[in-house]
Amino acid sequence: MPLELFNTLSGKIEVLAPEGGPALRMYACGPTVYDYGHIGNFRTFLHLDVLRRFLKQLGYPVNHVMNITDVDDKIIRNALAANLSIGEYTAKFEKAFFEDLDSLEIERPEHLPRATAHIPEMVALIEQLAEKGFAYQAEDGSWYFRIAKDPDYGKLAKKDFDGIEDGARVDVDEYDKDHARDFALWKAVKAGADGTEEHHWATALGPGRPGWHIECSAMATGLLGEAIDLHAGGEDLMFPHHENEIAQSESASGKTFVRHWMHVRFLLVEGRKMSKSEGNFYTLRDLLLKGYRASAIRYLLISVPYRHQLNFTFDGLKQATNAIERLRTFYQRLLKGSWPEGTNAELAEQIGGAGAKYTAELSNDLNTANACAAIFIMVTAVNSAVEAGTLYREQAEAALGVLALFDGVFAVLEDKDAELTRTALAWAEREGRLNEADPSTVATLALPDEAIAGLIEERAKAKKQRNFARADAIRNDLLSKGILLKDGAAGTEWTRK
RNA sequence: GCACCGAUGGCGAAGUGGUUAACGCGCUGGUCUGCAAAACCAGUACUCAUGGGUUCAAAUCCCAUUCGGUGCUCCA
Repeated sequence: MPLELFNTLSGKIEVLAPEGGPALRMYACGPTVYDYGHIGNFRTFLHLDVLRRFLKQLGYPVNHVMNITDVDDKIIRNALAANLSIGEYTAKFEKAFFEDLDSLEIERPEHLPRATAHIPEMVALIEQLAEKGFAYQAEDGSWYFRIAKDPDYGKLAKKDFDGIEDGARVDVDEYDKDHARDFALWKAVKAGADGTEEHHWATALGPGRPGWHIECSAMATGLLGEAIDLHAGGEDLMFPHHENEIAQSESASGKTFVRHWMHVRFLLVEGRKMSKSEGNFYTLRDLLLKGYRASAIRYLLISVPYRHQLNFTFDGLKQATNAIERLRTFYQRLLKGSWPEGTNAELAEQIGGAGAKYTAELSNDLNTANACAAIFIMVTAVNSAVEAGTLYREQAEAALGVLALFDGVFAVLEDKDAELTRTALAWAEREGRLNEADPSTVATLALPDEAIAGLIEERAKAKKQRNFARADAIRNDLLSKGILLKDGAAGTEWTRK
């Protein structure tokens, strides 16, 4: 079954398939490592993770490039203020970014190029553009892209730049910025107020640093070639960033740069745009310290399809936690139970249908919401069969197979949450930010597993002696510390609430 | 201001012309249990922001209004 994905460029849903090789070549705009990543950033990266995991499930190898922007105005400014080199400054946040990817079970792209490691390619690309008349140097030494020379400019953002077209017929001076919309390819070095020069590279273009857009064009073509299958990013990047990438890359190569463009929509927080001034700005680490689980964050951000705006709320996070609990309980039940031989034809059909629906829904423009629905329908059907005593080994295995398919993309069934939260707490301690942590989360995690096991054993003895008062006291005490007990046929199990 | 996107139950959300409007969470009652938890069963929007219109038929198409978001400037 082919994957059909909305293409921003054509405005239509189209089949996404690799061309000119077995692997799908995709490029995604990565983070600018000047601070910790926020949940809005991760919504985009999570949906790209869904895409790449699903592509692999469909049998397409993926060659995925995600750039690390490790030089820009903010980085230069912040590094200067912290009295660090830009490399020293960005190393910390780059490391944090990778840790966050791991926490959210986001697979590493095949290539993670740093902008600062590809300056020569950027310079070469600008020189190529200059040769063809698309780039020019302004009086201050900066290089700009001449939009007036590119009749296709605006095709992605669906913008009509009439005024710019007119400008093309006007004679322009080579050394002034021709038009207000012309964007920087290379920014000439500037001296600060105190006379010190900011970070720069000495190149054939003159001393300076690359513009943001050229970075992606150079690294995408350098690693994937001049014509790639898919390019993705947040919706805000559509214009001007992606439009400019197209302009640069296609003007230089004369080829179609990208066949398929994917844009992930923004999330709102409590119904409002997330922003520092609104006070609703959250990094992944903020949420982990508040006691929310990494798995719930992943699930919540993924479960709403990428082309819809998602309203992120703390209530929603709690709901996601509970939904995952249901799935995990079900998963463990299938895994640990022993099921008799036999066949339940109706159930077998339901399970097969769920698997097919799951794949069909993701194939339909990555409809993650409906893919989840298919799984939950199966969960209910199988649980019903368990209650009725009509679940057999064959169907249990089939259901586990469908779950494995689901988890290959959603990746929430294995419970690593307590460990991840512990890691976040350790980080907060090192950073002197432990005061931001939720006290009850700290208390729950402070209780070692062995202590819990001991109390459960004591409770089991009490129960055997029909001393229910003592047994219930232990259970309530653990509950108040966030530990939930479940008595089952095979003994007592526990989970952190 | 201009352009584009969206508004579905208590909450999140699927659904873009035609059965009883998915699914998850929550809530209510029941089954099970020493009691719980889990699980199951039943119930939980006669209705899809508001007002018009098109159609045999609209949550789905058109127009207007209100609200939210995005782009036009750094932004996932």
